[in-house]
Amino acid sequence: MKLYSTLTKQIDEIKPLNPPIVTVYTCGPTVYDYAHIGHWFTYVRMDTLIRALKADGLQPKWVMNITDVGHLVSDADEGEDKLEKGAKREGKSAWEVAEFYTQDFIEGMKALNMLQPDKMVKATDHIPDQIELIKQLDDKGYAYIIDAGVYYDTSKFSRYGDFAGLDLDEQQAGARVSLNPQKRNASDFALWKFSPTDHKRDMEWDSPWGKGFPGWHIDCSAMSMKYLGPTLDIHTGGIDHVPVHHTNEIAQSEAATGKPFAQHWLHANHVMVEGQKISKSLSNGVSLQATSDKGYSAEVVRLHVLESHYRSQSRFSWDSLEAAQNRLNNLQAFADLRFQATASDGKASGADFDKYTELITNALLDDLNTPKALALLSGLVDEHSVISRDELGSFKRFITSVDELLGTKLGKSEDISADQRQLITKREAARAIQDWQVSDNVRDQLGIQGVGLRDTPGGAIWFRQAPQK
RNA sequence: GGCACCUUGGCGGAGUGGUUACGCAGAGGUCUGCAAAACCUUUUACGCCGGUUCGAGUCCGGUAGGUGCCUCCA
Repeated sequence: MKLYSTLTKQIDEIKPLNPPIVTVYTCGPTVYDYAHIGHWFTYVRMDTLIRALKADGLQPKWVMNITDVGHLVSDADEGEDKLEKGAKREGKSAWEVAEFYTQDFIEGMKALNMLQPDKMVKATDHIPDQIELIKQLDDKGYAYIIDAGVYYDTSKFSRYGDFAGLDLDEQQAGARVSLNPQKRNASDFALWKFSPTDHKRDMEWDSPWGKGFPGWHIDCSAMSMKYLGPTLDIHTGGIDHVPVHHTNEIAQSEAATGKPFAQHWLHANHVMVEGQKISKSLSNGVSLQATSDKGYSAEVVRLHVLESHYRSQSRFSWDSLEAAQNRLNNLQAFADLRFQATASDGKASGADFDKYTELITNALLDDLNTPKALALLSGLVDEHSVISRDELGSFKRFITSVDELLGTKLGKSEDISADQRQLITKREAARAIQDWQVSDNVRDQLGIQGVGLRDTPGGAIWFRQAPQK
């Protein structure tokens, strides 16, 4: 399959080191607060990547981290640890905060029908691995110690700015942050931070350099290489990680191993909410709870994510979510045709469903073109409103494939009840004798139950809709 | 100040040189017992100005506006 790589800045063919295994590492959430719509956009896209890799015949080995320590509110010199801050806010320990939001995140993943990573790894479970990696860097002369902790000397890693296309001198001229005067270079970052002297942290560990906690970047390097080897096939994350987090991961990992850290880098672009960047100060980070409260299922959210391309800066709005809801209703009505195939001698759709499975797969294999995949699907729905018994097998197979490829749940819907089916039969009989009163009553009755009808030459076809009044 | 990106019809959103993306919404019509569904139609949609080309939304230059990053961030 082909994917755009941040590393090469072009669309490359994915070539795993050990096919059919393909190793994928995703920078997961920092669990100090509820995930918002922007996070979910990104993770649904990573999930789509895994699905596409599978469709390509590969066997993804997917590791996602949970950052539960060391991620600082401000820059690496000042600022609190996000977990410790969250703990203070909620009157809990940092450990409790991490556990709570980790569970909440996992529930969100399930709601969005995301595949579970083969491993979800926590930074706090891998402190020795991180210390070991820092030791290696120290031995090779990449580290230095100042009052704040152990730091990485980015000037020792000559290609430091290459990945993100950073010109460090130019950037420093416009930097808005006052630098720690002890740091050798503005871009240097913490490998290990020393615990503060004025209060005790919830999370701290002993190390060869002193009591403290790991820097934010070292956990991803240590854990990804531990589980997936020194060179990953695909490393993914949000686009914001390019200039700092991933740049630092590369610097640490490659300095330690002398090998390329990841063959391929995939970054999901950000989402704007009602035209604005998602930020704490605007409080516009819509949660899954918020979408649910407004009556939109996670399935709708997921479909809305797929409507835009992962590399474009997409937009979230309630209007577009409503549009996604309507689109999903139509897709579901199409999938529900599997409960009402027409007689074999009747009309058939004549669609080549296997061909469409292939077309949709190909769209995903072409740099995860989910909008195109949905356009293909909608085109098919638009052209075919009847399924014959002869086609039922290939149709069901198609719906199953779509669900696997896109993470939809079209094939999970249930048939209408026997009572409802009987009502439809009753109405057909009434219509046959032109008893419009009974016919309309039955239609209203079904409408109240959320079942709509459309009359075709071959009889009535039902579809689910919002319950009518 | 530096780097990168974007600008498509009412709202979203694809599309890198040559017939309708697609979705949602609105209007009119056909059909229908009435509806629904379907179908047809709906202002030449591609920020603006130049250029290249037989031909550009799609390449080049300029210009206006917007966004992201350079601070933690999916």
